[in-house]
Amino acid sequence: MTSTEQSGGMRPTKQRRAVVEAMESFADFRSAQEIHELLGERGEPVGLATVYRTLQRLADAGEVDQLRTEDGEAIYRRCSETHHHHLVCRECGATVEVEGPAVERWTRSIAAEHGYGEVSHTLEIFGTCARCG
Amino acid sequence: MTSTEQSGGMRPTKQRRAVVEAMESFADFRSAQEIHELLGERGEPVGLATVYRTLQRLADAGEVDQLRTEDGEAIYRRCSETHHHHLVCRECGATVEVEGPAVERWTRSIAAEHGYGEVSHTLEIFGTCARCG
DNA sequence: TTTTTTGCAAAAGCTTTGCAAAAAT
DNA sequence: ATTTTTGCAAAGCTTTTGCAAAAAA
Repeated sequence: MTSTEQSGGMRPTKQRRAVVEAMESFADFRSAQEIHELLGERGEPVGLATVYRTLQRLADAGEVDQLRTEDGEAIYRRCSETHHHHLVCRECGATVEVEGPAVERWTRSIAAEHGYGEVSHTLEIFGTCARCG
Repeated sequence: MTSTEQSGGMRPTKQRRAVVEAMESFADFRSAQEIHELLGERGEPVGLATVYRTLQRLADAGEVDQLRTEDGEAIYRRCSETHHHHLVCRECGATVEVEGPAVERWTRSIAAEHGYGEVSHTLEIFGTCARCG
């Protein structure tokens, strides 16, 4: 199992490989448009619509994390192996991954308490990092 | 201090009052367009642009909570007094407010651990409520 | 050959902005 | 008289979609 492997019914096209490889070339969150631009600079241009379609499928397949910025733009990042949350610097965007087993447990019990099932959650922490603060 | 009071340099216009009052007529999150429509039905039509501008200012002033749906749409709700989180039904949108002092403490300590200051966070829990599940 | 994917351009949807008229100070 | 706010229509943006050509199975 290589890291560029894809799941399900996706045909391994040049474009899809390019997007997946691009996703592995950075560790923070990028917008679809930024990724599209990056691909162009790399000399592997992929149509913007294709970038959107590919990222959406990768997100559905759980192969990339998808977030929304405060102004509603979708941003994507390759997944790490375990479920975790993000500590993001408001100024420079520096991201730290944090795990929170306690939070996982808490959300599940709160949900159960109110009769909710199939629980998922999103938790993002914002702050000013040491360099920017 | 009445509940329709406004802060800072906002002039108390008919439209602004209408938006603030509309916000107090429901307890869940609504989009700007829904609020605009609601105002029309109430017989107090307010221009869509004005609704957007007003909601933005109220959000900046901390008088309403602003969230993003999964597809990037901004939704608004009047603030309750205390900081809390939301347990939202994926199917019908039913919302329960939950408090989590433990979470507050945890996020602050995680952030401090990484040298981040001025911490804020967002936590939303999604699930299927008893009626929909 | 049949099915999926691409790329382009057009459309969609939410949100913002320019500007002159109206309202508040 | 000044300054802010409104409403409309016109952009602006990100994202989605239709469709014919290209690629994969």
